[in-house]
Amino acid sequence: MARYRVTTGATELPDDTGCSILHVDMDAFFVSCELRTRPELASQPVVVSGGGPRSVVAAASYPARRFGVRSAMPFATAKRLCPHLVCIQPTPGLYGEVSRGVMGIFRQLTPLVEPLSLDEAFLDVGGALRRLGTTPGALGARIRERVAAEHGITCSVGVAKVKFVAKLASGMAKPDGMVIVPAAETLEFLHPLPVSALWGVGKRTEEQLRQHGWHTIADIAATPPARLRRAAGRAVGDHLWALANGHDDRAVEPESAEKSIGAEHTFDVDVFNRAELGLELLRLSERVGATLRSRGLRGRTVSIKVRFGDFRTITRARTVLSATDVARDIHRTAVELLAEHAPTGAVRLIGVRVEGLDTGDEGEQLSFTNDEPRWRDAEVAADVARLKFGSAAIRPASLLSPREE
DNA sequence: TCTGGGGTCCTGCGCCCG
DNA sequence: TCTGCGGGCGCAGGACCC
Repeated sequence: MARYRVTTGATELPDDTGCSILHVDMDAFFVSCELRTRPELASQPVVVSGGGPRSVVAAASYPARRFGVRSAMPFATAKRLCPHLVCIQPTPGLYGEVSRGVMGIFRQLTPLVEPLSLDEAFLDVGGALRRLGTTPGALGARIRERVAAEHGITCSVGVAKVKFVAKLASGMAKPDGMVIVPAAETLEFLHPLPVSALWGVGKRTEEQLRQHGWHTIADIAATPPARLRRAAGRAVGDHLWALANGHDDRAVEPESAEKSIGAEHTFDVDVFNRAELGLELLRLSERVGATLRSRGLRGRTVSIKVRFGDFRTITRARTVLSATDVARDIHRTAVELLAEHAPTGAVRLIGVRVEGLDTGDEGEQLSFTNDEPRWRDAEVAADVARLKFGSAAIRPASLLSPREE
């Protein structure tokens, strides 16, 4: 794989003709953002994590990774692997702000930018090359320079003919590098890789594929699609076969409508008290409602998620007559679902989600019942107050601590 | 490893309707 | 009137992604 890697300042790049897809991925994003103001920690093992008894690692610096620390690992495990690990609490708002700046650089180069998360995006630079008088590889190098110069963080870039290969390439480029996969060498690049490298193959599917004797992408590519369908299901089978043969016709989509908005919370200690769960549902419904309103969205289906002490997880959903963005309505449905479906016992996590979203452009929504007070007006007024005076300015009385009351 | 929080997508099932 | 069938929808659960 080393031959695809482009070293900084290299004058001769691999053949990038027809490689119009770039995948850009920030290196250890949350940690990198934090280290901008704490450069003295640059060579230390650092993680960003809530640090609570049930927290996991949100991001790990490369020095931390040398101790086996990985993101999504329980913080307690990380600390065991690396006792002198430095833990930084997440800074609200910081990562979104850096992300917007970085995405802004991408959009100056091409309008075809598809963010996948705060720290990565696909770019289709096919149309921009002539206008900018450059090549995909040179553009990738320019992006890396600008992100570092303007935002003080490093990123890795994958350049390829299709999305999924570009994404694999950026993963191999990490940290702080670039990998170009010439279009003509796509299969040569893919086939030695393990099946787990395929987009959509996690632990379970990998195990399933291995049981059939399929270990590498070459094995998948050589298997008749009908056999893959029988083994992995129709959609997944077709998807894997296409990827393994280098086919990925998904375009870079700049606009993608959100499908659901949710919030969830894991308790430090399991909760048995139903009233306390109801209160948490109110807190979460407030957050979901505020997010919906801030994005001009409403949803028709309210679902709750309950994870019990033994990690068994259930979800229960209800579709209501008219779409809502009102926390009070969301909360009412969530509480009903909890009462009707969740057995008593230790609860570890509880969550609320609203699905079936639309923009609510069809005019004033119908209230659940016509004689309801104008809760939506009240919540919108509270949004404005929070914007002005901070998030603690207005909360339902039931969410105040006894001292505040 | 004792497992967060934000999401998306797929599958399978039951129900309703024509 | 009964039965079979297929499509659409709602729902639950699971796998996966970052």
